[in-house]
Amino acid sequence: MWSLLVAAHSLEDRIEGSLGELGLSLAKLNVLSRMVEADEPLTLGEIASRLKCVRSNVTQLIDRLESDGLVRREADPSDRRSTRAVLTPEGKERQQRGADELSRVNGEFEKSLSGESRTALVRALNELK
Amino acid sequence: MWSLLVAAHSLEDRIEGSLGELGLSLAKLNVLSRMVEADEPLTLGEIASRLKCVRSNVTQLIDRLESDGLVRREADPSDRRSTRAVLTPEGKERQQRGADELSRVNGEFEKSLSGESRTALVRALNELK
DNA sequence: GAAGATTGACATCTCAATCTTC
DNA sequence: GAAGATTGAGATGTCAATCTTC
Repeated sequence: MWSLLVAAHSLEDRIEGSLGELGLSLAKLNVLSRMVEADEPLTLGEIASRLKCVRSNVTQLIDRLESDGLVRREADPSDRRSTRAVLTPEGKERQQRGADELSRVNGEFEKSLSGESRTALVRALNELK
Repeated sequence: MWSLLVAAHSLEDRIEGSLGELGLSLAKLNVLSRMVEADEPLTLGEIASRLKCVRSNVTQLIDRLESDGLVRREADPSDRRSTRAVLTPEGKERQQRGADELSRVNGEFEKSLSGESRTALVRALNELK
């Protein structure tokens, strides 16, 4: 149990460190990536449900992404209760660089495991539901 | 990589959920456990180095543990710059219950893995340094 | 009344700046 | 000046309460 928690934390530190150099965090990148995947402006509620987190969290993340100039808020014409988040050109580009960086880190991660350990790890983690 | 992060987060949720019912968190329990292990009042700096975290974090944790009545701050007679944290009787008892709960969760965790997966998991996680 | 978003308050963590004491 | 602790600010999360719109 402890091995698992320690390994995950050190992995997260590596990820946050790499993304930090791009002016991103995993939380911010996740928002941007869900938006790129959707390929259309999402409401904040839709983003929250895709991130499996709470609405107020998304409100704050979008606040910061907007300050960063990566995202813009737009009123939804069809439902005046809703706000849609729109990627700026810089937001698209930053997401791309973040995703590239993430897959680089993922590659390093897998390289640090022997092939056998890799399959054993996946199998074991899946047993944990 | 993602399997590892997801598994660790869901494990943490289970731990925090169990400890939450005792009025504890993993962060608070870790402080209490380091204090029990030391078996003497530690300075906040000593606690920080044992938790491998930053001093200001410990200051805030001790603030909350003190509000909870689990810990008391005492002046260090030999060095007036230092503050030592002292467990209250309730703090000792709460730590015991938290540690018991944690080992119960750990037991469940290991039960949910086959013996082979368990050794494979440990081996794989150790390969990650 | 319910749904979407925000706000305020709190927990956890970090860093930088500050204050006291060595 | 350096070491111990605190404070202030910011990031990431949660929850409860509120406001607007449906």
